Amino acid sequence: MSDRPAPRETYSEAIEDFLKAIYLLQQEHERVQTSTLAEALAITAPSTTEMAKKLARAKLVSHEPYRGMRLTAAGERIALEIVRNHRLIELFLVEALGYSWDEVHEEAERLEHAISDRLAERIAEYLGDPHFDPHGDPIPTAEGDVRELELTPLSEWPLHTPGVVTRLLNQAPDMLRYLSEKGLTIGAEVEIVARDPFEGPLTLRTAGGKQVINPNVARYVLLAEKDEAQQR
Amino acid sequence: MSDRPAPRETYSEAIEDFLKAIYLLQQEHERVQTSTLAEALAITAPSTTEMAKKLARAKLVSHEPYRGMRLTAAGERIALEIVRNHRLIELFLVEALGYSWDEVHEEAERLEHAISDRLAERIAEYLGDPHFDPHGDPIPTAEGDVRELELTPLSEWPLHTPGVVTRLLNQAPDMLRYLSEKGLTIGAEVEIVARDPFEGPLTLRTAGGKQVINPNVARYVLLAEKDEAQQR
DNA sequence: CGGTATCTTTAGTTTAACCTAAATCGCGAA
DNA sequence: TTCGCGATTTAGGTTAAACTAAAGATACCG
Ligand SMILES: [Mn+2]
Ligand SMILES: [Mn+2]
Ligand SMILES: [Mn+2]
Ligand SMILES: [Mn+2]
Repeated sequence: MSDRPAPRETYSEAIEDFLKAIYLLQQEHERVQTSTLAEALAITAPSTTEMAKKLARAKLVSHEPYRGMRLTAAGERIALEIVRNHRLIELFLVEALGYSWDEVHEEAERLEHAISDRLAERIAEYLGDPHFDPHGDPIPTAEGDVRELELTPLSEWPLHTPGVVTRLLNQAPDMLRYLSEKGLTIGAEVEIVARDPFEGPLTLRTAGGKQVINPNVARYVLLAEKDEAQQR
Repeated sequence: MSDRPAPRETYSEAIEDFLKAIYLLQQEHERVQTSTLAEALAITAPSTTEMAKKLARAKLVSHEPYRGMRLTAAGERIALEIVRNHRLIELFLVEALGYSWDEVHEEAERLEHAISDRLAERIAEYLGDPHFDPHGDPIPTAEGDVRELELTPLSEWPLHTPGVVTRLLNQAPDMLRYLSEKGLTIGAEVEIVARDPFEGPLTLRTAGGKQVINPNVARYVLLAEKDEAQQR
């Protein structure tokens, strides 16, 4: 009738989100600090320490008290599976169900824990084993391989040089909608026509015409050269 | 005066499964007993009593100690939403992702709690607002309306009278595979050619030829007359 | 080199959802 | 009409995941 299924994995949603958050923060910081992780998970520092100790006991994380933590190989394997699920779901919602790219994140945040390995593979198959999600984030393979591209933030892109928007690091819905309005969507071609001094605004040419944008925002927009962008 | 419905509370997976199980058992029993429900949920009777008391306090269930419980209108509304999600997901997995009907239940058991209202509606739209899931179970509308058809178990169907398989009450994967082998899938035409006495086997004619089947199993197979079955 | 601000951990609590063991209820049979 | 048995509830305990308050460590600055 409605007997609950045996959990596919032995790990709780809390643990999965914890490991995933460490994985994502490790892209930026060599060691992940308690406070950074607490902030990312919207929980308190003591809760974070407690979970870190528990996962260290389980050998999913290596935690050196007072100086942060890193995933072990076992922890990374789990994190990559959740990241894969998340990004596959985001793309599936866009491709199969007409979601727009600014609506998918929250839905994926829950579904990433609820789908079976089998469903993840069916979705991947449906999508033709994609390598990138709707925000340009790379989708790890089922075996846990990811290739992070070497991309350059729009804020540091050279003047008068056409580039292609390839990845967006800030995925808050209002940020994504704002970037859409400026013509900065994945695959869009863009060129910087002027850069003001003192952290001043950038002037861009996009398909939608001339745009002005703050370099703090441009930091989130990663570009590739036109020919590099082809081979995605 | 915009009377937008108050943002509905969100209930735990345990509560949602509890309400759903009561709903399903109410189809059979006027009042749902503690032990029946405990068995359906694979939890102990004390855990069941405790949850019943909690949901009675929340006015989702009316619980008369020692003599079972029923859903209130509020509880039924939630149960129907979960049942709708479950059945939409089952059908979606079959229609969009090539699952077979014996594989979908367990997946839906988790996903039913993880999808948003918006995703449920997108899935319904994708499927063309369907009224029945892959097992012939009716899918409640978003407003909470269900129409249960009046169907007859194969075990009680008259001899030499063609009928159409319309719903399957037992959805264990091995049962569903067994019924498939016997040619008893949704929409299949069937006729009883002999019925042995003393609860003996039924002899059937299906598209796959002559079949013999135990009446205990035939009880789960619900039939409609050929013309009734046309109107879905 | 010491003082202090900030970050981190420890200690102790809470809540949800389960459990086992024991007490209690209700109903049918004697 | 009472007895006893099965069903149900009560009592008390456990675990996971959060919290606040307080203690401890690190690092930076003068
Ligand atoms: Mn998540
Ligand atoms: Mn993404
Ligand atoms: Mn469920
Ligand atoms: Mn079903």
